[in-house]
Formats: sequence, structure tokens, C-alpha cells
Amino acid sequence: MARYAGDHKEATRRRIVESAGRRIKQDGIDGAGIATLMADAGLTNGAFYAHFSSKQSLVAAVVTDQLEAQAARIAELPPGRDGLLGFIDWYLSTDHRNDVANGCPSAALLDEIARQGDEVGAAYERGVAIIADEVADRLARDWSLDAGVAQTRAVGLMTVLIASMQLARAMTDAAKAEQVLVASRDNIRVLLAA
Amino acid sequence: MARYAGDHKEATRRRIVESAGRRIKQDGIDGAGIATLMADAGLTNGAFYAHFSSKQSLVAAVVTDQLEAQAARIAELPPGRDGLLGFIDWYLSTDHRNDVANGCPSAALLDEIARQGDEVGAAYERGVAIIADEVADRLARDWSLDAGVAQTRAVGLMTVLIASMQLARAMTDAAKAEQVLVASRDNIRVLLAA
DNA sequence: TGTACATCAGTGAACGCGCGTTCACTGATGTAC
DNA sequence: TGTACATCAGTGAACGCGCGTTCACTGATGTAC
Repeated sequence: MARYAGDHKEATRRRIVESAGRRIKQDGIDGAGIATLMADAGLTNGAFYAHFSSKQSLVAAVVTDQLEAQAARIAELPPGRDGLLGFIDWYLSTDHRNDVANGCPSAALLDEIARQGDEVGAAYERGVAIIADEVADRLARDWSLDAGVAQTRAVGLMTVLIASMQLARAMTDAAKAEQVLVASRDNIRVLLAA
Repeated sequence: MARYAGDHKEATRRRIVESAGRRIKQDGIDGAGIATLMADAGLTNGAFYAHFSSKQSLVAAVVTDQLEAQAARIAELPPGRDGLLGFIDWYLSTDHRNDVANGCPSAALLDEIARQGDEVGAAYERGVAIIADEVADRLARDWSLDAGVAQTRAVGLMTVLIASMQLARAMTDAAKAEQVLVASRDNIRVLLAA
């Protein structure tokens, strides 16, 4: 038998991916160095390459993990309109604006993801499709929309949420940021009423 | 008299800001180094600090310039609904998706801007407010909306546009990217009908 | 039971490289007298 | 008219630093016999 339990290395890898998710959302992909990411996980830089073949490969794992976590959060919402509406309330909250590290990965990283290679792009594409389907299913069921319309409105909901949070975070004036979040709640109401 | 015409240095500075705008939208703020930015303008790295006190300061100038250019583009649209609708068509086009360097600065850089210091954040906040007012004025006039509603819908329009382009660019599958852009056209139609 | 060896997650120093920034210098022009 | 000097946008080498990545090593454990 080895010195470590069978799942020891896998558990360490998971710990790196999770703490890296928080750090990368906070500081950006370029802004988070290997040494910092490993220190966050309680390790030193040298151990990194025992778990990942490159930084790109970690980033792809982080993107996949973050979108899975978001999909799970949505899947676990209570059924009925209040479920999704509660998620929207959280998303457009000042708490979410102030907590990038534990927030939506798309709001934190989307334009940087678009600049990464195909490995990361493919990971994002796969992850976001699952979330979009989840949201569309809820819209179809709870808002009685056609499947096609539900898919379209799901894209609308997601785009309003993501860019609203990015805008709110780019603003140094908290009152103006709040106005954006309030406006978005109303715009979503309009989108879902159609 | 000096060797150079009175506006020579100012013209050079403008040239740096404009080419840096394209380069930074393409490669990101962190991804664009001083030496490259200066080479793009036909100069060497050493001359940079004769024009800007730091990279941050250039970035703030670039953000201001890019948003001014976008505001001007909107201001010059023909009057009537077709003016703004034409802008939306361009924004959600595949051409725009493929031409980050000459495209919307918010779609290319918004989450990275949110991570910069207050100088850049303030520049963005000022610039985006002008664009939002411009759009709201057009919505109020051409869609006969109340001023308050027009402000809200202007935020909705901008958020849908920005995040749709980011999503479309993050996707490696061109057909899926196209679906996002098509969906957004319909979502905007709904927003403006309210 | 004791000892030599294998395993392997993790350490920490080092690699070359590009970053933002600094600075002594260049060279084309205009000014003083 | 000729020459010494001032101006100043731009050059290009160098600075310390942190980056992603490599690698010889450590040390705790289990195995062989």
C-alpha cells in the first residue's frame, strides 16, 4: 500500500481547483500566478506539475468546475417561479457584487476566457450549455414558454445578469452600481413576461 | 521655434492611444506590453514615459478614448428607430465578433476594467454614462418611452449587447455563437416593445 | 525482527523570459551673437 | 555668414522583479527477504 489513501492525490487536486477558482475570479487569469495559486492550497509551486500539465490545463479545469458548481446551484433551486427568481435576486445583489471570489465565473472572467486557447474555450462552451439548458427548462415549465422561446429567453436572462454584474463592478460609485442592478431586475421582468 | 510642429507631440500621443486601444482590446490589458504598444505606434519602448506617467495612466486614457469613440458612433447614427437598430445589427454581427480590435471596448475588456484601480474605473464610469444617456435619449424619442423607463431599457440593451458578444466570442463553435447573437436580437426586440 | 530498497506527494532553488520602468544618450532643428 | 549652444522627441540598453516551468532532492511510508 502507498503512504497516502487512494484518493489523497485526487483530493489535493480538487482543493487546488477550488481555491484557484476563487483566486482567479478575484485577480483574473493573468493576475493569478502559480506560486500564489499553490500557496492558497497550502502547497509550494513545485508540486503544481504533479497535478496539471500547464497553467492552461488548470484554467480549463477551473472553468469546468466553476460552471458545474453554478449549474448545481441552479439545479438545486426549489421548483416553481420563486426558485429562479430567488437566484436572480442573489445574482443582482450587492453581496454578489462585493464577493467576486465566490460569485459567478462568467461575470468575473468571460472576456478573459474568450482570449484563451481552444481548451479553455471548449470547457466554457460545454459548461455554459448545461446552465442554459437548465435555465431554459425552468422557463419552459414555470413560465409556460415554448421550448424555443425558453432557450432564447434563457440567453437573454444570462446576458443581462452577466453584463449587469460586470458593469456594477466596474463602477466606483456604489449608487450608480445599484441603479444598474435595479434596472436589470426590471428588464428581466419584461423579458420573462413575453 | 521648436523642431516639431506645435501639435506634434499631442499627435503622437493620440496615435499611441488609438493603436493601444486596438491592441489592448485584442490581447487584454495584462496581455499587451509597453514594448508592443509602442512598436504598434512605430516607436520604441523608451519614449513611452515621455507621454504617460505609467501603464495605468495609458489604460485610463485608452478607456476614455474608446468610450468617446463609441459615443460618437452612436451620436452620428441617423435619427429615427432605424438609426439605433442599425447599430444593434452591426453590434450583433459576425463581423463584429471576428474584429475585436475595432469593436466594442466593453465587450472586450469589461471584467478586466473592473479589476483595475480607481483611475481606470472612474474613466469607464464617466464614459459609459455618456453612452447610456445617448441611448436613453434615442429610446425616449424614437420609442416614445418615459425618461425613467428609457434609462432602464438603455441599461438592458447595453447589457444584452455586451454579454452576448462576450459569450459569442468565448464559443469555439461558430454555429452556437450565431445562435446567441440571433437570440439576443429577439430579446432586444422584446425589451424595446415594453 | 531487522535492514535495504521502492514509492511518490511534495519541497524549494533555479532556469530563461518578458514585464514596467529608468536613464544616458542621439540627432535634427532653431537661437544667439 | 559662421559657429557654439539649447531644445526635445525619440532611442536602446539596462534595472529588478515575478512569471511559467524544470528538476534534484526529501521524508514518510510500505515491501522484500
